[in-house]
Amino acid sequence: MESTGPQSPAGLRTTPSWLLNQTASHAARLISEGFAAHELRGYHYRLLAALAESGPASQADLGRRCGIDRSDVVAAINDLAGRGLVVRAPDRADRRRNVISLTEAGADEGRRMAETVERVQQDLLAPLTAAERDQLTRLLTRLLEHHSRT
Amino acid sequence: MESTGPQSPAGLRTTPSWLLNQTASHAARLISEGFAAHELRGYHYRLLAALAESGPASQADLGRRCGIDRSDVVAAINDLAGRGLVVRAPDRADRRRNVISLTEAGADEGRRMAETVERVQQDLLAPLTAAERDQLTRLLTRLLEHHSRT
DNA sequence: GTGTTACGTTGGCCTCACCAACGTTGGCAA
DNA sequence: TTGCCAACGTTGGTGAGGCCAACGTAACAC
Repeated sequence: MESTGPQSPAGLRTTPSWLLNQTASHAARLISEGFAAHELRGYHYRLLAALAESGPASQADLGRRCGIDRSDVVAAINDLAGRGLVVRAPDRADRRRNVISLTEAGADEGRRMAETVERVQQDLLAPLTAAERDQLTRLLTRLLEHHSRT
Repeated sequence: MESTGPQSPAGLRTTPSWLLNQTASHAARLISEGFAAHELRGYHYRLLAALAESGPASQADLGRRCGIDRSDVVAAINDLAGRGLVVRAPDRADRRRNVISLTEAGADEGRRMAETVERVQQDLLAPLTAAERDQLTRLLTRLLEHHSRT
């Protein structure tokens, strides 16, 4: 890793947006290393998780639920379908839509990826106590909430 | 914007690495919108800041100090030099190196960008009290420190 | 001197995120 | 019913940040 290895201009080292960026990119690295074992990426996981959680949906719906652009959903679903983790079927009630559903294999893979994600959280938060982890989670959640109802 | 607009699989909404990612990407959006007015990007700012802070340096050094790959430093310095914000001169003491120095205009632009960054922090942290901002900063710093001396 | 290391540079690749455009299909209103 | 607009899936392109491999040149250690 590295990357952040050295230091970065000292002025930035205490800038919240910078800290956020650095920790997030560290987290992203850990996640993506974890996902590499599954030969899948973030988009795939988000889609599998959404399907596991709320059941079959159209691509547009999935995109909205996961915050992924329609066009990117197409590619990710192509990958997942190509590996048999997901099935794409025309919606007979509305022929504009495809209904995407999890297969058994897809549900399994989703669970395995969730475990990977769990492990990464432990790694990432290792230096913090449970109370501190909570605190961090709460602070971030508040930031997010504030900025999403803008 | 957007993007996170809707919700994302509920399971992820409480996952720290996800929260980190979302807040960081929100912050990055604000920053990059701010930088757009300067017609520069993150890499440029980091380089200007490093130069302002520690004086002239070789490209390799800058790269190490900013956590930017050598090859990406080349391009960013090209941009900065093309706009007269920075000067690239051969190092007569070591002919492998180029010495990069800030110009007056570069130092000015750096200061203006720093102000932009300041404003963005206020925006970003608006919902938090001063104590909470501190707390967040401390938590993130600890995470970063822990993971960087791995 | 000879081999190793550092430097700048070119060119490529990946992920995530967006946007524009197109043809198709549904729904709604005139 | 027709005509229009909105939504859907798809293609293709863009941009930012971050990496890696390779090359020629220059410095350095042995």
